Amino acid sequence: MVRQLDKFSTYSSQLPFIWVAFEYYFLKKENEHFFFLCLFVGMCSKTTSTSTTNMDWDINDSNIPKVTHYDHFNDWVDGHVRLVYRPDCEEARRHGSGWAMRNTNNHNVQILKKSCLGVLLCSNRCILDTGEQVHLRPAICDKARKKQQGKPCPNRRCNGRLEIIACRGHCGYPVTHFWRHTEHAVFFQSKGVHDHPRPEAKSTAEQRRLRGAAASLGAGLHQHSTSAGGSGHRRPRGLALLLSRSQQKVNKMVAGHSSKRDKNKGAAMAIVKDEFPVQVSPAFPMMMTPVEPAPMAAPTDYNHQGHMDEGYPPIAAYPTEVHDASLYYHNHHAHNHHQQQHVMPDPSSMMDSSYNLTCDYNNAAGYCQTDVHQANSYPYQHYAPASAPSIAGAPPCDAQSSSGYYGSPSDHHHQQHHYTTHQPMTDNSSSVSPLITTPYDCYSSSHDHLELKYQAAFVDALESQTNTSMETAVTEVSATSNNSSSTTTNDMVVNVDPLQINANLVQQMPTPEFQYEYETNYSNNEWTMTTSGHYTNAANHSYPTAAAVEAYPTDNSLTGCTSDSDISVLPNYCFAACVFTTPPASSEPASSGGAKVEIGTYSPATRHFESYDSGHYQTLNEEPLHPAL
DNA sequence: GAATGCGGGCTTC
DNA sequence: GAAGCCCGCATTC
Ligand SMILES: [Zn+2]
Ligand SMILES: [Zn+2]
Repeated sequence: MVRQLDKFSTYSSQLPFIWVAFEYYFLKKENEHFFFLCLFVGMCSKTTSTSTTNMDWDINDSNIPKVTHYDHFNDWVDGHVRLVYRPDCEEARRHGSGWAMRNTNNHNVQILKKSCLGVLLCSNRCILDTGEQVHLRPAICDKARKKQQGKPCPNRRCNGRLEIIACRGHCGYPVTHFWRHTEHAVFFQSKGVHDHPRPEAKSTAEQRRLRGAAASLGAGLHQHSTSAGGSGHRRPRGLALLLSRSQQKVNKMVAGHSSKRDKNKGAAMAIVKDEFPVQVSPAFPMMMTPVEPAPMAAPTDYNHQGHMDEGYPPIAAYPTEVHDASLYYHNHHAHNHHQQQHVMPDPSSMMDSSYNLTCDYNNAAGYCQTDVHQANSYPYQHYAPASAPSIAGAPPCDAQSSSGYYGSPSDHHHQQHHYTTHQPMTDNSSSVSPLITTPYDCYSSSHDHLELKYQAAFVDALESQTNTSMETAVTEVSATSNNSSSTTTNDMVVNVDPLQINANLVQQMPTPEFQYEYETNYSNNEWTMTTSGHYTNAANHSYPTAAAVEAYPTDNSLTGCTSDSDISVLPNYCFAACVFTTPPASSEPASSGGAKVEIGTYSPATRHFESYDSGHYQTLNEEPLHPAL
């Protein structure tokens, strides 16, 4: 069966353009535009694309194709990805990865297999005022890793303990990486989608370790790691030693194919590790110029995340039509998300959504057959949780559509704590760094995405209502809302509320005239909501009270999470509800006649937050960490 | 001490 | 048999 992706091969050479465009945002605004991160992960180009069709390889293939095009090295591969690196790519030769990957014996000397160790997080999930989170790198060494667990959080103001968050991104097992060396290339294949935050960079961990050693040994330890990535240099092995070792391998290998274990072993040189300075750096330079997307869908490819470093003309040579690959999303109503992708148009033209661009991808890459969303009853069409193939593959999600791709694994069990403990904290460790997140899926794990679901609900609602009807309804409300507390008014508000959320919440939202609008800013890919209406009675600008919040359903009927999820509705549910309201602090009409509520950013000036702790609610003056981050 | 790779052996499916 | 995992060993820094 020919993969449907192949039919898009003619586009693949154009995809790097998209990739670069959104990489920029990822680097610049990873904290506030988590949608871009999703996009970053999702965008990919077929490594060996162009016109070649013999690149449909698998790491286990007996005959792996000879390639002429190579990928740039990617430290943070995530998803079901296949990459081909140059044989002289040092990072590839070192089998490097930003993820903490440990060697795993797969009884195949030709293919080096590694599995992810997850990440070390603070048990309190403490957050710095900078929005940073502790995310240590698990030691590769088992012994060292065990020692890490239970250690005090490096945050001086936190009494938490470090705990390992195991990776279960591949059918419940850790994500695996495979490396295979050939004469002309280094083949890499990743299986699974990390379901945890990124650990700190390898170089950072190494530096910290060295500092710790220096501290324990006194001031005399010389740190020689001053390379760009901060990593220490590792002495390259001598060629003679390499050859000697390799020859030993060859000698050990099969020679006679006598044993069962050796039957798959060839006489070729086994994987030989060559050691060079670690270099952990962004995949792309910061000066990359962002590119405005254009409203036309482009295909995508699940196979690769990198972009070609050969065979493509300069960025400026690409037509703009391809830039709108931004609007992919999963339609989990329909199919196994491993096998189907859809394109979602710009929100402003969603009425004619034709989500029929499917990207079939068989399971050659190792997708989990059992990892299927169980949310067929989920009402929000435009909410599409990120999942394994979606991340690996491409459903670029951006702020325009905000179609459900989450910025990170957010543990709402800890969200309360995030809020209640939100306070300036002093970093006493380099391990505290911006939390690099990965898309997340509440369906495959136990997390909810209330906010995105509300956004999706909003968009869905817009599809089901014409602007005219909405305006009409609002007008009617305005005309009859002399007494904003009247039952009629509230009912009208509920009726025109595209979210159709719990009436207890809706009735207490800012004003009866509250109106939803949204706009897409193509210059920065921000998706924003605009509200308009009258703001004459401050008393009406209240947010849901604790009582109202508590009246909220305690099941997952509105989260979209399956009933068997162990996640319950967030106690401070108001957070999600607030997404679509104008907070009191900024409810004054904007110059354009409406108060702007930004969805993609989380400014305290435009948001209202409440914390919940031990049964008490309190309004926060500070911007809490977004639950997605 | 830790990172990294190799590989024997065990278990599960 | 494939895959996951544990463990010990060796090498290197
Ligand atoms: Zn902590
Ligand atoms: Zn992982």
